[in-house]
Amino acid sequence: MAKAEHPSEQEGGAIRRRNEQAILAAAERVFARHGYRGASLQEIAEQAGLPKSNVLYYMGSKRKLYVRLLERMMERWNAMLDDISPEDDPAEVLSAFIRSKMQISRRHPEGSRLFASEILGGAPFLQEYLSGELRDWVQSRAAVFREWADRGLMDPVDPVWLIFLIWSSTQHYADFEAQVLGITGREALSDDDLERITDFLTRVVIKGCGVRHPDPAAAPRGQPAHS
Amino acid sequence: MAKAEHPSEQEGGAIRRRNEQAILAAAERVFARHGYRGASLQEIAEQAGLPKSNVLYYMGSKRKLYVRLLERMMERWNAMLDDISPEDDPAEVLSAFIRSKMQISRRHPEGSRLFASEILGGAPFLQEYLSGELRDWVQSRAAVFREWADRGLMDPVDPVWLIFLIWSSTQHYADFEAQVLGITGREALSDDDLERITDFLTRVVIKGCGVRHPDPAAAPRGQPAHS
DNA sequence: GCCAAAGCTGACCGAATGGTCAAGAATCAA
DNA sequence: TTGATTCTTGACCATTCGGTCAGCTTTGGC
Repeated sequence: MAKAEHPSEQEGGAIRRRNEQAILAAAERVFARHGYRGASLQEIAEQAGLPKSNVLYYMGSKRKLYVRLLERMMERWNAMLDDISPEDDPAEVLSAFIRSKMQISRRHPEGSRLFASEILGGAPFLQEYLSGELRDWVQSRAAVFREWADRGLMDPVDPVWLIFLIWSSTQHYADFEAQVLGITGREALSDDDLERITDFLTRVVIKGCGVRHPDPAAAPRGQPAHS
Repeated sequence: MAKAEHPSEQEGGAIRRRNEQAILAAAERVFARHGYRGASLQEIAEQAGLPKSNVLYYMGSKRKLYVRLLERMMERWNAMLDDISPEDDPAEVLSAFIRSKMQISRRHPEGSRLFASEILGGAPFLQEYLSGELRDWVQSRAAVFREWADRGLMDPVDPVWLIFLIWSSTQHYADFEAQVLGITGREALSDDDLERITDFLTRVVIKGCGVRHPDPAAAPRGQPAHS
């Protein structure tokens, strides 16, 4: 269905590229805030500094604009999905996993909220992706986690619930930003805060799943304390 | 602002009570799925089996209906906020906390999504609540957690981040239900699944925060394994 | 300088939006 | 039975929605 149309390439003149960028940025904000139905092209156009007709000229329709935003977010996400193998150090992989998910939430909070809104609404546009690509990705990581557990490198926790735990706890700081700020009384979270939260989540997950270092040949029962 | 209008009492005739219930249930579904702006009174009326005029007759306006739903959800939430004291067993408190949050998500998934949608949109109707009531609640629990840490009953983790971790990971199964089902390939999560997930989260949090039992006078370094 | 292509946009369309209202139907205490 | 209160609802309102289109200006290769 997506045919051969420039999915994210930089064809077209400089004018087109600039205007499309402005529209996409504005649309991401508006869709994230009000959902697909609640967002209006009028508001998107105003935030992009263009007449509504111009938005439709570049994007074709509200639906196409929305789908394009979702696809852009999925691409960002996929850029994070570097491969892992059972030979890797579980602690390092989990730590890197948490850190990179946290950075995506940090760098693209509107995109993160857009995605959340889509899922909240029952994922009408993403169902295929969820039960296809993403499912495969989860299953392959789950297999690695399971092998780690079999080798005694971590507790035999259900890998899928573990992945959901990491996803939810990291995405929380983008999706529920309003709640986090209201409760902490802050106006924004600093890079330092994010760093501390990342450390906290990493520590709890690794310790909570009983992750052990692979290097020592036999690790009978000693507790690693920390790091 | 809420004045003395029946916040949730059962005054009015049986007709009124029945119709209001139907409207509230339908509205919770529609608002949860499409957000405040995206929801239409027409759709709510259809799902409630009433003409649109009737919805407005009972609820006054879209805004009032929405606020009433939010308040109802906050009441359910508040019913969970039983007091805790530093004398309690940390493991028991955290376990009960996770379990009851999980049950609310389970029992009121639409309400949970409605709340999530409100926060996603910047919490325009709940900002006061977040930075008032809820903030106080969090701060008071955080103080208890901190005392536990001081007494060596758990690691010195930041209590606020810990609360957010529990909130996000439990609410995930209601808010991101579409994602969870798509990835697991299931049509619904069973009570058994929920029980297992609850156990998993409880174990990871308690172990991950190094929670120890208070009873033994001196608990130098023994690890509690489980339970 | 020419001219096709690309960019731009106000006017306009039917449909749907939240909300009002008046007039009738059902209910209920007396 | 009466009379007041509650309930019900279709017609209607101004506004906004996503989308179309014709006609204009600007751009850029030749």
